[in-house]
Amino acid sequence: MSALSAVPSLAPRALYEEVAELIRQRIFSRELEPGSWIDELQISKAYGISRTPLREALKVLAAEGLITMKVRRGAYVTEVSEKDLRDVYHLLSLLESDAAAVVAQTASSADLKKLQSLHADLEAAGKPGKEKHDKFFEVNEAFHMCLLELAQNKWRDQMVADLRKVMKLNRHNSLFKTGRITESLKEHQAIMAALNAKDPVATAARMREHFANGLMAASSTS
Amino acid sequence: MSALSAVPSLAPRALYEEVAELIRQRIFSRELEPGSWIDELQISKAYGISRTPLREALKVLAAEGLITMKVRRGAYVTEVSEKDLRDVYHLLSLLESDAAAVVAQTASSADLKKLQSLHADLEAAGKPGKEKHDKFFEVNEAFHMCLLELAQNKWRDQMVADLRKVMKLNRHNSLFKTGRITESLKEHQAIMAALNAKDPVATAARMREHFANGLMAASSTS
DNA sequence: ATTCATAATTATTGATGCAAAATATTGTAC
DNA sequence: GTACAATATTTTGCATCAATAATTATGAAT
Repeated sequence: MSALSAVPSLAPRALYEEVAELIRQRIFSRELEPGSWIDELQISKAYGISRTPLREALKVLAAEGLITMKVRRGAYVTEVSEKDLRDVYHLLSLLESDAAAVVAQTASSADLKKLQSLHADLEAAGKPGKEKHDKFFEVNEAFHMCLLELAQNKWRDQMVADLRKVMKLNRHNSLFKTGRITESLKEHQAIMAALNAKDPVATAARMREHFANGLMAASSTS
Repeated sequence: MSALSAVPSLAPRALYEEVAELIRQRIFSRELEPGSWIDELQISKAYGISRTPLREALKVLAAEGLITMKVRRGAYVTEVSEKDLRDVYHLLSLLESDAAAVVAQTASSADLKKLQSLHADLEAAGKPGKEKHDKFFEVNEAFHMCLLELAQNKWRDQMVADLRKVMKLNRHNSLFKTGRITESLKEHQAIMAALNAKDPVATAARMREHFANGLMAASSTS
């Protein structure tokens, strides 16, 4: 009776994890809008599951900041204010620039090649003409996450991943701004150059600029 | 039949929150040691509750990093390695020094007075002779959290709170080292001086030193 | 005697049911 | 017509129950 496609994965996740991921996607796709209440009964019926794993999934999403729980009231999709967005960008800038500095100091040539490869993918996805925003967005996140992992601090990885999820809640995504993709690519290029030069200070500075520009583009949207 | 004392609080928490807090305390007091598995049946019976709210509490604790969940295996108290401890200190240093710089720039005189008052309490609790480690620990955390809140970034507050919980998992607490309390007080004094001088760069530098010294003391333990 | 396979036990995961609380609705009084 | 109150409905929260997977124990075979 389960409506969830049985995934014979090698690393089988618990049902609550699957459900959390599904709801996450529905939130990112704005099918579930910020501020709207989560209907436990409706969702559990729609997925053909009971409320128990659903409620556990909601706890996970609440910890990530995607939803907010009110006692005896239920859960609603978190609303991200302008200040929240600035605050989140500030933290991402702080954490990722620090990670970038670490990578500039410690990365092997193989590591740098991996990043260079992702950067090439990003340039391909950002070629003018193709309006592949989704693809660009995806590769962009892969690049940032690869950099993070090379810095080898799993606690930071987790924090950045959570912050990026919150960032995705905001509908004013900076990459939707005209010309932002081209600018973003230039900034990534500068980051790569600083990384290849193994200059931690410059790398961190370029990363901070990247986030400052991203925030500007995001918050200047009507 | 509930063994939990009914707290007629003004902001009634859900049972799973209460349980999460109880388990948190049991983890911090090392009654539940890192690496040991959480026996759902035993704990639910001990608290006189069912396993449903307990399992929701475990999801919350897992999100905080205090416990780790294995599919179809259950949950165990997270084991913090030496590298984990270094990584967590690094992030705390990064986040709190940044927050301190913000406060140095924006704090009102009333804010500074509040911090000064907490600092005074800390000195009182750290007076040689009284072996009130617990009290010192408590006020120390209050000072750091107060500084955080003055920086007004709730996302950072949450992250720091979680990181500090993980830090508490480690049994080598730096404050237990002889002489560390005196040193810690000196460093706090330096932070306060930089804050009062409204010097963000110096404040951040003093805070970073504070964490560097704290890590040294923690990791040099046998 | 050791190893592999099978069965039994134990523990986690998911479903269902019930009680309590909050919101919505309806009715009455002013 | 509006405001307040009482009732009804919806929804959350917790407990109990069932199934499912993993580990351990037991036995047989080499």
